[in-house]
Amino acid sequence: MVETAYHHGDLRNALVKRAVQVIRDHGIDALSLRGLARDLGVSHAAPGRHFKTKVELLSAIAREGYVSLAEASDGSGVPEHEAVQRLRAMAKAFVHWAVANPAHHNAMRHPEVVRHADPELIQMLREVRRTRVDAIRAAQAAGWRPNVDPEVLSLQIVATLVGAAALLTDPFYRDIFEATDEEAFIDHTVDSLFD
Amino acid sequence: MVETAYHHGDLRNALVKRAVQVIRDHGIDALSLRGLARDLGVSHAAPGRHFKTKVELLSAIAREGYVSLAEASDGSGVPEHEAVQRLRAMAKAFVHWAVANPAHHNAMRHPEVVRHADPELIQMLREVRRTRVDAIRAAQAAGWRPNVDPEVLSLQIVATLVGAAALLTDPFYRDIFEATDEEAFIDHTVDSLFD
DNA sequence: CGTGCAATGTTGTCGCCGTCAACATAGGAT
DNA sequence: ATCCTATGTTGACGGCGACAACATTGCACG
Repeated sequence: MVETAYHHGDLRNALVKRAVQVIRDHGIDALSLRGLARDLGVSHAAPGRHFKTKVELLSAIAREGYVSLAEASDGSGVPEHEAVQRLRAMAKAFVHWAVANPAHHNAMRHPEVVRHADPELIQMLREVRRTRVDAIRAAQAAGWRPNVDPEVLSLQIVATLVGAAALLTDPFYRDIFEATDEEAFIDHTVDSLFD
Repeated sequence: MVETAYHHGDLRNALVKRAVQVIRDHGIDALSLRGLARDLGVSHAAPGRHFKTKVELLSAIAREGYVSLAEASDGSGVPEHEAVQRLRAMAKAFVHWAVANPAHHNAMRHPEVVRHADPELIQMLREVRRTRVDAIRAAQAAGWRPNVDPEVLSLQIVATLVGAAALLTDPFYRDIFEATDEEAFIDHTVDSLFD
């Protein structure tokens, strides 16, 4: 596959890469297929050869996101027998990952992506949830809040992490952090779940 | 002001009302000024007489939201001297309000609304934050976690509430609640901040 | 070594959208 | 009664997503 005047050569990857930049810098609503085409010097309909619709492009980014998140949450170097420490590390890793990959995180949660999710995407979502629930059950088995309904517990953890990520990335909350250390906030918020 | 064939009579309010329905039922991205005009039986440019841009309409909804939220958070019937109970009640009231008013909540956090926020909107946002921080400080004065940095504490509370609201309203998380009682989740999550 | 097909580009078109300009109407203030 | 302003209407422009028709390229296969 060689780049020529007529054929771009690697348009699909270039589209995804550029789209991630645009979402990160200007938000997901500012993304347009025609804009990407202009940025990459191809015709306005060229992206349609690789992504029939805009939501397909976003879904591709979401898939990247699930892979990336799974890598970032693979236990974080904490041995299996330290179940509580392991869960704590995974929780912090999630927040750090969301802060570092806002475009992927947004694509994964985009309403249209969710609505048109194909079986592969649904499978990746289930996998993430399963990993999380397994880690929670292990921590409970190791003595952490053993008497609380694990379903409610799982929801509480997710809520806390999602909220922390929102505060750190959403422009609406972003300026709260004027004078506060982000790392201290993450540590305190996650640790408060485990003490 | 009487309704005639030519003049609608109350178009501005009708636009806001219908927009809230559309956002609630189909999401903020599905909102279009031309669609609203069709729904209300006026010409495609009529909404422009009342809202120069789409973001102005969303800002009007956001203003409504701040008023509504302030009413819902006015202490929730708990006496002032019970500062911790008062803060707990306000926290639960926020989550309930967000669940009951998703369109307003979304409009308030919309990136473009935030970006073009006029002084009045910024003032309303500051007011909400001030009320919250006051309640937190009062609770700390009454003995609740007095040794934690109030800034970090405030962030943790907001994160938890924002995350809980996201789980309860965002379609991405919505199906987690298949078999779980929403009220039990809210109670447990908020209460865990105070025990 | 050709050749034909599938992949991947291009141009053109359609309809929806936000926004603006120009014009029409109604109703209240004077 | 008259005019002014608020609030409608129609028409236009450009950007967008999506599709159809056509062009080019390179690879598979005879």
